Amino acid sequence: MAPRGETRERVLRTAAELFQRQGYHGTGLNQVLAESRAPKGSLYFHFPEGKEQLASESVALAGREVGDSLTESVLAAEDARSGVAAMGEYFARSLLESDFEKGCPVATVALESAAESEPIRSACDTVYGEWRQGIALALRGWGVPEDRAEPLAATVLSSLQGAVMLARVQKDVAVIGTVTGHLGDLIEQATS
Amino acid sequence: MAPRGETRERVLRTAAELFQRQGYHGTGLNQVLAESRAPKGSLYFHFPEGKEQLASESVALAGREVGDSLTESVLAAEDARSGVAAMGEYFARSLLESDFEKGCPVATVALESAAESEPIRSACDTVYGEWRQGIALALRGWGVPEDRAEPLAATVLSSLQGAVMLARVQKDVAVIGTVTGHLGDLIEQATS
DNA sequence: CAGTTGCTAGACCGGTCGGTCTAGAGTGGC
DNA sequence: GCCACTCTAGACCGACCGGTCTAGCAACTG
Repeated sequence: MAPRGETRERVLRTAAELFQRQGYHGTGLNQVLAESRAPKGSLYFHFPEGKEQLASESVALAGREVGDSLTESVLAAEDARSGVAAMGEYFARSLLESDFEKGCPVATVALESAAESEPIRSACDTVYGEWRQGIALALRGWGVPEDRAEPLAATVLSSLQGAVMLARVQKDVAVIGTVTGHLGDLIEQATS
Repeated sequence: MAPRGETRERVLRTAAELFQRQGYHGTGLNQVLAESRAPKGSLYFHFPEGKEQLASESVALAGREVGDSLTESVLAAEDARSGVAAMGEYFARSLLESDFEKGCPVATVALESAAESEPIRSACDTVYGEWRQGIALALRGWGVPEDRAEPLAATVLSSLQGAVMLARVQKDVAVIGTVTGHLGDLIEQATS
């Protein structure tokens, strides 16, 4: 038998990947099970609340991992302009490497499920909140005044999310660079 | 019998509304048929390519109508700052009036279907292209230099789309105002 | 009035959906 | 050795999915 918790982890990672590519309703549990080579009984043992719980945890997991990568990119940047550029490049790389199938791991599920499932909406909301706080922290580090960091972080997150969505629809990552460039302008304007 | 084309129109409008609220895979044809009181035979007579065609045309229709409303809002504004604010308020009103069920009529379907259906992705891409051009036109009218209008329009569209998505997830439209405010700064910076 | 066309009407299809249930394999403590 | 517990395993369920098909009504054409 597989080690404790190994199956749960494998199912969760497979689900996160599939939800990111195909959305919530576009992903069937049978597909998740087939790709993670797990039987249905295991799924409902580890996720007794079913698909909703699986999606909530998948979003939380993906959010944490992408958040960590984003933080890493941002910490390596020495100023705001290169910092937001690095965030954009992270998503651009993800899009290009997956042939525009993998955009933001939260957005697709969020839009589909925000109205119909409170647990999923809440999980998405939490992830975005964490990202926004991380961005605000970085902005302060780059010299943005305390009282302007939070609103600016919200704008950076919104704009980046919109750009990733548009890039996916257009099958062209150029818009991400355009947007991060303008965000650089905006932050420098707030800093000086 | 109903007048020519009346059923087609009714089905299309119902579908557009449901796709906007629930997404592509979250909306069943039976639900569309029930709410528009049309039999299945009519659907496949008017939309022989099935659900994919229905979604493509729904996105195009909704895109045109929202685009017209947006243009109207923008034309009534006398400067860039109030123009982008009006665009944001349009979406904010839509969210509030629908209890955060109706966000952008394109975004949800776009993210779900961009990878799996080329006709739908293309329809979404077209709508976003039209909106971007409309925004660029308005920006030129507000004194943005010719060569900066197109990139700035892409940023305005991205940021607004991201803000509407975040507002829906957070069930709070405040972020839309924050973003449009920053967009106002950005455009004034480009104008002066 | 017969024939044709445009459209409605809904029964019906195989397949897949999310979810439940029972059986049993593996593993620890006693 | 034996029990208790954790987890795997997959058959099975009713509901619903998108899509097809045939029948027939209504209105125009000759």
